[in-house]
Order: sequence, then C-alpha cells, then structure tokens
Amino acid sequence: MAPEQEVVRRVFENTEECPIRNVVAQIGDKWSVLILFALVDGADRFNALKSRIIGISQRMLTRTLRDLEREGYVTRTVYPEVPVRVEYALTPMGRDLAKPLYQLVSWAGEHHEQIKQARQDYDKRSD
Amino acid sequence: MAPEQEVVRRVFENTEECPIRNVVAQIGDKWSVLILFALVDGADRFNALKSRIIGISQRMLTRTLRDLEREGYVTRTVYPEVPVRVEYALTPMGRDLAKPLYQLVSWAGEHHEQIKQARQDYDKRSD
DNA sequence: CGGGATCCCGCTAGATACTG
DNA sequence: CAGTATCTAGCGGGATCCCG
Repeated sequence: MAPEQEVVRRVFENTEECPIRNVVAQIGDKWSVLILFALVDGADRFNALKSRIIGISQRMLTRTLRDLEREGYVTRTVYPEVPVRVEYALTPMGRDLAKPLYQLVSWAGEHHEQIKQARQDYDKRSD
Repeated sequence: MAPEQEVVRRVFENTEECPIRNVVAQIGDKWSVLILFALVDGADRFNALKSRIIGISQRMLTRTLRDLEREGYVTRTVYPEVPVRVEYALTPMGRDLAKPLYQLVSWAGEHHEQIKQARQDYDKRSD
C-alpha cells in the first residue's frame, strides 16, 4: 500500500486515533497557525505577539498559547523581573511542524488569486 | 528576503489579503480535510461519502461540499437518472491542494504519540 | 437518492473589567 | 506586563422532517 493510501485510510478510523481529527483539528482554529508562524523567527513576549498578530484579543492569545503549549509546540518561560517578562518560543517539535505548515501556507499564497476567482464565479452562477 | 520570511510577513497583513486567514481558515473546519482526502482516490457519490466519513451528518456533508465547490476544490456532477446520481470529484486545484495537505497529515500521524504524551505531561504538571 | 428547511444547542471567541 | 474572570452574541454543527 502506498504511503498516501496508508495515511488516507487512517482518516476514516475512529475519532480517538485519527491524526486528522486529533491534530489538524487542534491547529485548525482561528489563531493557532498565525501564532506558530509568529514564533518561527524566535522567541517573543506576550504583548509583542499581541501587537504583531493584528486583531487577536488578549483572551484568545492566552488561550491559544496555552493550547499550543499543551500540545508540545510552544514553551512558556517566566522571567521574574519587575515588571515580569514572559517569553514564548517554539519547541523542536513546533519548529518541525512549521515545515509542512509552511508548505501549506505557501500553497495558499500561490493559489489565493485563483481561489478568489473561483468564489466569484461560483457566486455569479448561483444568482 | 528568504521565501519563508516572505510568507511569514504576509501572515500578519490585513485580513482580506492574508492567505492564512483567507484560505487555511477555510479548510480548517471540522470536515473539509476529511472530505478532500475521501476524494483523492476518485469521484464518489453523496451517500457513499456519507458512509465512508464516519460521524458526518447529512447537513454538514452538503454544506462542506458546497463550500469546497465554491473554493474551486471540488466539482459536482448531476446525472439525471432515476433515482438521481450525484458525483463529487476533485478539481486539478483540489488534487494539488492534497499534496501539502498530505505532508501535514503525514506529519501529524508521525507525531501523534509524542503529542499525546505532551498533553499528558502538561495535564500532570497543572494538577 | 440527494438533498433543502427548520429548530436548537453548545461552544468559540470577542468585549470589558479587574489583578499580582 | 501579563494575565484571570465574567458575560454574552454568534455561529458551527447535530437532529428531524420534508421533498423532487
């Protein structure tokens, strides 16, 4: 069986053991990928991330960072200075995840115009 | 500027032109990736898809197929027989999208155990 | 067979206010 | 600075019924 077939087969397995339903669902939310990419260049602080990721709320940044930390993609380091400094960074696994993610985002960038055109055509047809 | 940098920079642009917020977010829902993978082997009918993708409801299969069709990933062909037959298939762009998607899902499969371990460790630490 | 229409609910995520 | 707590609207998504 080709490796593609093997992966595709697992897509349809039970919820608990399916890597798509279990891993992709985790980073498929509104902010996870944005945060991961915001950290590929190196560690950054909470408020710095917040101002770089336009539109994210304090609550969502905190929550998503916690989730990414729980998955093992991100580390959280507290420096007990005054005022306190908290730095977030990618783990080795997080950096590794960024590779296939970069392939996907890169694909999205290349096909963005084609997709927007497809949307227009579809909407025009269904008038 | 390195190509990674170029993509990453675009991540933080305004909503309309950001491929992550606009393309990746689109397929980040609960069923899109599952349906795309269900079609990589070839066209399939509505109810056949429904029984292969365990747990999906009629409504969500219809809705997600419509979205994928609108994006330009999927075609819908009606054969006016009795009873009617409707076949869904990937477009060339849809098949192309499956490649980076396969890379990501493959990564997820390989790191699934490590991630589950990370979750356990995190939950144990926060007792 | 392949949906459309409707109802309904839980959870996501935004806004706001407060804190060590 | 880096959060936590609370409230709430909106939407994703399931169940059910109906139809060509």
